[in-house]
Parts: sequence; structure tokens; C-alpha cells
Amino acid sequence: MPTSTVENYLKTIYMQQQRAGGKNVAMGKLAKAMDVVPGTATAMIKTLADSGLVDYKPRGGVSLSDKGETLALHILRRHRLLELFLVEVLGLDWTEVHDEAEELEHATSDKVLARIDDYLGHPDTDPHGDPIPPAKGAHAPVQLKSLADSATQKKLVIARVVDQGCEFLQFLNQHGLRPGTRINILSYDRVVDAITVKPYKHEPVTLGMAAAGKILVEKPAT
Amino acid sequence: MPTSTVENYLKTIYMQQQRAGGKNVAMGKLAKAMDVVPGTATAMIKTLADSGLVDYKPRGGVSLSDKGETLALHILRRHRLLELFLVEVLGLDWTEVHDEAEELEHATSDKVLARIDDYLGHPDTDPHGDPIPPAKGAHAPVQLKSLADSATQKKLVIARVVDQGCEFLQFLNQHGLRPGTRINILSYDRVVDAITVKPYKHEPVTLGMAAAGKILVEKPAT
DNA sequence: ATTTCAATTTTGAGTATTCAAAATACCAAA
DNA sequence: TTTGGTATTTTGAATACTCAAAATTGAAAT
Ligand SMILES: [Mn+2]
Ligand SMILES: [Mn+2]
Ligand SMILES: [Mn+2]
Ligand SMILES: [Mn+2]
Repeated sequence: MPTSTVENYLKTIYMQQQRAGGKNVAMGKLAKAMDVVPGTATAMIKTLADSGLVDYKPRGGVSLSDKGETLALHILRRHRLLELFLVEVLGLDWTEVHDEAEELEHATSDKVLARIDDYLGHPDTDPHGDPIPPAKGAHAPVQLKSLADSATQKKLVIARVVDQGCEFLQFLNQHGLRPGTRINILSYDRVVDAITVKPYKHEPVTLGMAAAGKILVEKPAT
Repeated sequence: MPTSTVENYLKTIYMQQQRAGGKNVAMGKLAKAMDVVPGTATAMIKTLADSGLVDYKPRGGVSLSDKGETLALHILRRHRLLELFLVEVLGLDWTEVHDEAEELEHATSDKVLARIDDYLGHPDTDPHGDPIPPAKGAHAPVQLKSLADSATQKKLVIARVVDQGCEFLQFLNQHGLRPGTRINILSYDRVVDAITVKPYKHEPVTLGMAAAGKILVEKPAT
């Protein structure tokens, strides 16, 4: 029974590794992501390595072992199912469920999680469009382009938002930009580093490229 | 932000104090209830006293301060509301929700709890018949007699079961004895220390007085 | 008044997690 | 090759919680 601290480290390593394309995660990055000083991360990683949850080469960074990855995916599954449950069943806002799930993910048993999964009809994406890892087996990694890389398309649908920051999410929400929303690209300007989109039934919004990079899109289905 | 350890101590002290009729709780009792050695309880109580959550007289036992009692009631409210939610919404068995709630009670925010309360329609008893403390203000203590003290009545309704042990609860469940069940007392024998009851639509069951003492009853409403 | 014993407290130590600050290693520029 | 400078690790210490075992206390029994 890993502590919630351990679970958080594993989940963070997993996500950093994703972002970095499977490579080892540098201790500095990890420490930053976990909001601890570097020495703390080093100490913790050493104990995780002793438990066989990660592979660690001093000054070479960390990566998850198979055991660690399995665990990390379980936590991630918990987290995302809980987020969806909070939105769908309890009516919380999709901009605020992340922090709630961050705690609940460590207190929810497999039994309760299975009920939640049933209740929701075995969904495969959470309120932010993030894929929910299956109970067993690997999930096919969906390849999505960001809004910043989709200048050529005029009509798109928001598929996923890769930032859990409440401020950012609330901004998007205010302007009608949420997973599932159809949008039109009105202008795309590399020079001023900005893109203007019109969300369905909302006023146009202009975003910087950094922000646009966090919004993943796909072609409209219909 | 008290740790979950602190929350568990406070809740336990509250319940012990109830059982003992408001008097101070002896360290031995507390240690037993918390499943720690006595020295651990003493150490913890000293820090709780320093935080102003309990009153402690060395060798005189502990009691909750006003601050501590308020907190204890919040945890208890969380616990019971969560139990009911698990039963009503997720379909868990009333015999198994206690342990789940024991963890979730420390991870559930006030916001989520309020939604759960709304969802359930502001209930006032949990699946075991235990009263759910209100969000604010004190609850009127309901006075219930146990089955062991109700020999004179023939027709009764189970109001509450004051034991969270999975074994005991499952036994009751198997024989159709749950909160809300109407029962008839078939025999009551002080000499052999046993009482036989017939639950509505179930076969008669014989219980020892110790077990009967954990089943609280009231007069049938209808 | 003494003895005795159970309850309680104290002491010493261990695990898990964290930080501040000093030491070290590595890569890259000069 | 020497010098930096940054990333990382190490060291020393703190907090929260716990146990084992020794010391103490208070009250009941003699
Ligand atoms: Mn978490
Ligand atoms: Mn999410
Ligand atoms: Mn608990
Ligand atoms: Mn209960």
C-alpha cells in the first residue's frame, strides 16, 4: 500500500515522461513538478528505486519501472474517473475538479472505483478530454495536434486541454472554450504570436501561441 | 488543516465521550479504540492539547474542547453522509461502507460534501441509523432503547445498529435485520441470556444479550 | 501505614517526508 | 586544460507519528 506521497511521485513521473517522449525525467524537473526542493526529490527517488518502482541513475534522471508504470496508470485512472464523476454526478465545474480529485484519488478503493466506472458507463475521457487509462491493458495513445499547430484547418473541435490550472480553465470556460466545443479559426498570425478563434455560439477570442498550444483539437466528426 | 490522524483521534474521542456520557475518556480506552499503544495516545493527546483541540489532565483522561468538538462533528458528518452516498448512489452494501468512508472522510472537501448532501436531499440518518450531524448547530440527541431493554414491547422497528464490524453487520443482513426492519419479539429469556426475534418476512433469529444491546429499536410509526 | 498492581507517562528509537545549505560532478566555454 | 556555472547529491536537522520497554503514579487491598 503506497502512501499518497509515493502515488503522487509516480503519477508525476509518468506525466513528465509522457511530455518528454519516454525519456528519463531530470531530478530538477521532477522537483519542480512536485513542488519540493531538489534534495527532497533525490531522497524520495532513492527510496522508490529501492522499492523497485523506478529506475534511477545518479545524475541521469528517473524513469518508471513496469511495476511503477502500472501503479501510475492506476492512479491516473482513479484521478480521471473521479473528475468525471464529480462533474457528471455531483455537478461540479470542470474547471475545479482537478484539485478535488487530487485528494480523492488516494482514498478511493478499487471497489468504489469500479462502481463509479459502471455508473458512468465506462467512459474513456475525463472532463478535460484526457484519456482514462483502462483498468487493465494499455491504452492506444491518441495523437492530437494543438490549436497552435492547426492553422490550415478552419473548422475544428476542441478535444483536450492540457493544463489543470484553475485560472486558465476558467478563462476558457468563460469564453465557451471547452472539450467538445466547435470552433472556427478567424486569424492566425505567427508574427504577433496570436490566434483568434470563434467558439460556437460565443464571441471570438484571441489567444497567444503558448495558450493555443495547450488546446488540443481534432477535425469535426459531423 | 488537521491531518487525517488528528481527525481520527478527534472523532474517536467524541464517540468514546458519547458512550461514556460526556465524561473524560481514559487514555487506555482511547489507545485501544485507536489501535495504538498507550504511550502513543499520550503523546498525541499532548499535541492535541497544545493545539487547543482537547482538554487533558495527566492521569485524568481527555475531553474535547469546543473547537475539537466542532471539528469532530464535521468529520462525523462527512463520514455518515459519505456512507449514505455510497449506499444510495453507488449501490454498495450497508455492511461494507464504513471502512470506505473511514478513508474518504479525510479527502472530501466541504464543497463536494455540500453537493452530496444536496444530492441525497439533506438526510438525517446514515445507513446504520446513526444521526448525521447538521452542517451547523447541534443535533437533538435521540434517545433510543436497545433490543435488550425492550422486552415489554412485542412489535418494534430497528432504528439503529451501533457496531460497524463487518461480521456482525453481515450476520444481521443475512437474517433480514437492518435499520427500518419491523420485528416481533418471540421470546426474551434473561436466564439463558437470549432473545428471539422474527424479522418481517424472514425466519426467527436468536441473539445473545450482548448482540441485542447493539440493536437500537423504536415503536413502529404506522 | 504498607504493599501491590493496573493505568499512565516517560524515554529512546525508528520510519516517512521535508528543507537549508554545503559539497560534488559534469558539461561547456575560454 | 583550466575555469565556470548549473544540476544534482549529500549532510544535518526538523516534524509527525509510532512502538518497546522502563519509570511513575494513584488508589485499592491488606
Ligand atoms: Mn494526488
Ligand atoms: Mn483531468
Ligand atoms: Mn478516518
Ligand atoms: Mn455509519
